[in-house]
Amino acid sequence: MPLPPIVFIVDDEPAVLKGLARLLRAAGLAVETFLSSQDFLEHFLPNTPGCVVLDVAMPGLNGLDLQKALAAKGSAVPIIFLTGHGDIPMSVQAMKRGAADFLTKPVNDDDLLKAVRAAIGTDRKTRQARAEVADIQQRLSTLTPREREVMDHVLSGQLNKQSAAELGIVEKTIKVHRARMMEKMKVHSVAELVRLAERAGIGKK
Amino acid sequence: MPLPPIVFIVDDEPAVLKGLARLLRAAGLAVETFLSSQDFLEHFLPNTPGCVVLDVAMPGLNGLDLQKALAAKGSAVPIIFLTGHGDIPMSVQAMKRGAADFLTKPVNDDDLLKAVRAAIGTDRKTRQARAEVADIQQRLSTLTPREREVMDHVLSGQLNKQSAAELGIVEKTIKVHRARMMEKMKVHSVAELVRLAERAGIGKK
DNA sequence: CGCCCTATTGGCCCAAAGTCCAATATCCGT
DNA sequence: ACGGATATTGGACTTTGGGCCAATAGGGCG
Repeated sequence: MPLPPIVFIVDDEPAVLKGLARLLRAAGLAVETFLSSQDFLEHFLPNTPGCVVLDVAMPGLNGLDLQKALAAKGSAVPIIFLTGHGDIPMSVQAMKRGAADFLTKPVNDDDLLKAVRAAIGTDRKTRQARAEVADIQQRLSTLTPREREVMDHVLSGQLNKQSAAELGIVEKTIKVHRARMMEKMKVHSVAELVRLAERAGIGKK
Repeated sequence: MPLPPIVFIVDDEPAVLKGLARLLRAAGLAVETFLSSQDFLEHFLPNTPGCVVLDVAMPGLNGLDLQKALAAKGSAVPIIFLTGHGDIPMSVQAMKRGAADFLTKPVNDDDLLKAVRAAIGTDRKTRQARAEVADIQQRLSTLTPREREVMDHVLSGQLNKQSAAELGIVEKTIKVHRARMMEKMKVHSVAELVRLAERAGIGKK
């Protein structure tokens, strides 16, 4: 039902690129290929599920730079690095920045397939989690400022009476805002509300 | 106030071991040294804050094996690997398993110090988080089976009436258990209780 | 200027939760 | 068998929270 995942492959060597694409397509995966980081950045759709297979050494933006660029754009797409002449510090840096995997050329077909499938699975979960948060924030955005304030008081476990005192209004009004807030957030209990807030990172530093 | 962090160094080459120890001690860190994985495993105190600096290539248990062994024991101590002849797959595997860092010999003194300090910081945070969870579970363990059941119902947002029906007892009894549970958990609102439960991973599969 | 949204308050009533004091029954271990 | 922990229920009462209907007031907009 959701969009089919696509594997984006970036490698400046046409022969390697074609070979990788053929391998993955043979495994039933949708593939898009790019000969340069710039080319990829221009055509990459952040909303497409899937993963990226990236040669580390490329003219222009290299793989690590592209990883940074994607992170800067807020993309959490899993990245599998490939390298022919990489060294350990390079692989460690890539992994620290969240790379899904870091394989050496010539890459074992099976290793690559496993890594790609795992990355696609990771991406699916990440997207699902993000979608949930987006949904919660969508609901949050429908709250009036007052309702939002009241929500914070509820989340901190305060009684309506206390909230009323702090906001300088009567308890009755708190009840009205509170009821509307619960309605808009689509929750039926404080417990549910707290969990939503935690998931959406409300109250985090 | 807490225990001072200790850097545990494991390397089968006495000269390297002494050199590393000297470097770290000169930086004001407490150090303990071991010439083998076995020796380390026998003397390592999981409750001591700090980190581990580990040579990858060692006779007997190598660094990766020791990492697994520690993980199997439930230790989350950060591990910094050192290697003279390691390869990329090795470093990637170590990082995937949660290594704090993976440095190549000859190691740059400054790189190592930075890595060690970062690892100690990570460990401090991990320990604090674990201590909080342990504290919560300590309180949990004081609940009677019935109180624990009632807690689950409260966490799922059920009314006392509903819980009573499901447990086949009258609402009055639910109130008693609920009040005692809140008391023992040291929380004053459902919101607080839900957050405690989330932190302690209650309700997670 | 009317209309809608937001914020506010009021009253009335009911449901839900919490508090205090007291009592009974079971099971377990000394 | 006695004492303690656990589970259960009762009554009486207070505090909180929620639902429904209604009303006022200010701001923004066509």
